[in-house]
Amino acid sequence: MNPAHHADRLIRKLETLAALSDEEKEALGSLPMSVKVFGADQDIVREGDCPVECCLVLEGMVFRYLMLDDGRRQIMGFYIPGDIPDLQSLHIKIMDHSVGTLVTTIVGLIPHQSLNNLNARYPRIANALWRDTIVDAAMFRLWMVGLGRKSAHERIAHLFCELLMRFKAVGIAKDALTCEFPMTQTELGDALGLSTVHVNRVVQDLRADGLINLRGSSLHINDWERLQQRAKFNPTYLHLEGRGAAE
Amino acid sequence: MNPAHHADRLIRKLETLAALSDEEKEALGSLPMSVKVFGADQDIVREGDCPVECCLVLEGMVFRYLMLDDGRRQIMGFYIPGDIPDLQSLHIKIMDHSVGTLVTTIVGLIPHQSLNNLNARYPRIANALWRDTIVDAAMFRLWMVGLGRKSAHERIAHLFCELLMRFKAVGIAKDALTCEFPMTQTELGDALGLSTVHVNRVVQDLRADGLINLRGSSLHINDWERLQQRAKFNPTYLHLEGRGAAE
DNA sequence: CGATTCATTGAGACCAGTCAACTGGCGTGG
DNA sequence: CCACGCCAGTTGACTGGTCTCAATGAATCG
Repeated sequence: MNPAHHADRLIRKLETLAALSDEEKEALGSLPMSVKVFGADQDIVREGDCPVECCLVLEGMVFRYLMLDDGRRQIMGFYIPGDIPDLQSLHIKIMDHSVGTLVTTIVGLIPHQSLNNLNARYPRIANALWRDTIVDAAMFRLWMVGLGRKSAHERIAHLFCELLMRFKAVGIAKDALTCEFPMTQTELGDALGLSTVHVNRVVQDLRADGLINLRGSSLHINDWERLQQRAKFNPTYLHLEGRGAAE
Repeated sequence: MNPAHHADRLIRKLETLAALSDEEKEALGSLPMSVKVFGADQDIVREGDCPVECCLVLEGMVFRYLMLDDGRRQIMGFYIPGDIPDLQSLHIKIMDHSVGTLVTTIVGLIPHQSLNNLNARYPRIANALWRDTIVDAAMFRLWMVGLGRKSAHERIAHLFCELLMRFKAVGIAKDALTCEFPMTQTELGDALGLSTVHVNRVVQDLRADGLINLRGSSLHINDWERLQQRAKFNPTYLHLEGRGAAE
């Protein structure tokens, strides 16, 4: 990937959150960024760390998670190119959870200081980033609704819907109904509060009903309407405001 | 309550998030605020609303929640005096969930415009508020861990721990081991993804084990150490940084 | 080709849900 | 002042969705 394109990922993402002037885009483009490649299943930051830079996902996919003492794991969100999963570290020194990779992932590390300078100079960018943390929180809340009150079928279908829409919003879905899905059923289970075995059975149900096609690390949705109904999916919470929304 | 004290609630809360200068406190103190009283079980804002003011809780207790079509409800967080449960509406126009009262509650309504002016003039206040939304998100994530990976006993014990610490942080716990707890077992269940019946049985267990004393709307913790262990409670995520921490 | 990882399948157990009934306190109105 | 209704809490019996344990395929890789 061409270095000039690194910031494009970020600009594209922030444009789903707020309008940006040319000057602001230029400022984003000149952010210092050191590019780093992580293999699959590696931690980018760990619980207890006190990072001095934020990590922008350029290629690949990462997730935030927390381990309990006895080995139980809860995955709290998946992040795709354009996302900054540890943006919060700008304001909270100590990490209360870890960020790990699903697959080989390229990230751009941006010093906190550079981001703080940018925020001081361009309040609208600061607001867009604040907005990002708010949309992030909205995703957590919806995820909570799934974990607390939805069936396994609804939860899994919902995650499929959410990820496709987010890929489309930043323009990196394979097509209108297809996107990357590079995670194992164990990871799916840890994200949705289910056992691997049960995830397997439910995914088979969804396949048998002709709703999805999940082969390797690619997700294709055969019947968006019915999948959305099955998931009780309502995309309001993504706050995309028409930019990149499906349908 | 004396009007002069209204802003004190907010100042006290923001001081758990960042240090404030006298000038900043004064600016907070002169925020316009219209005081309003809501009865129990009333909605302050509803899903779909586009509020033009934020609501600061002065007395009482509120919660954020979402209803599914079939009547299932998920409560996504409880808010106590000093909290601004709909702070996000400053940056996201449409509410993707509702905010309701548990008991009679007094709130101060602050126009978005006043908050935006304040943020523009005092970047440190803006940062403190941003920080608040981040800590809020951290609570959601921990709640997710509970919903996805913890047993009913752990979840309920965890909520008891969290609420006591938050009450203590803003100085309105009754004493070091006692605080308000004005919610029914049905509400507890909707928050923790459990049925009312099961909440009842678990609360009885915790009582029988001598860990807590839950009478009427008052929670007293008999054995903080053991309750914390039972909950696997780790207060890092509240990011109180020593201010108001228990022990 | 052995090793490893992921997906799949079956059998049985259990945590938590559902349904239904009953208690007790509290406020209201006759 | 008592009868009544209502709501939160409690209890029992039964159900069921999901988990655990364990074994087997299938695919990938050095």
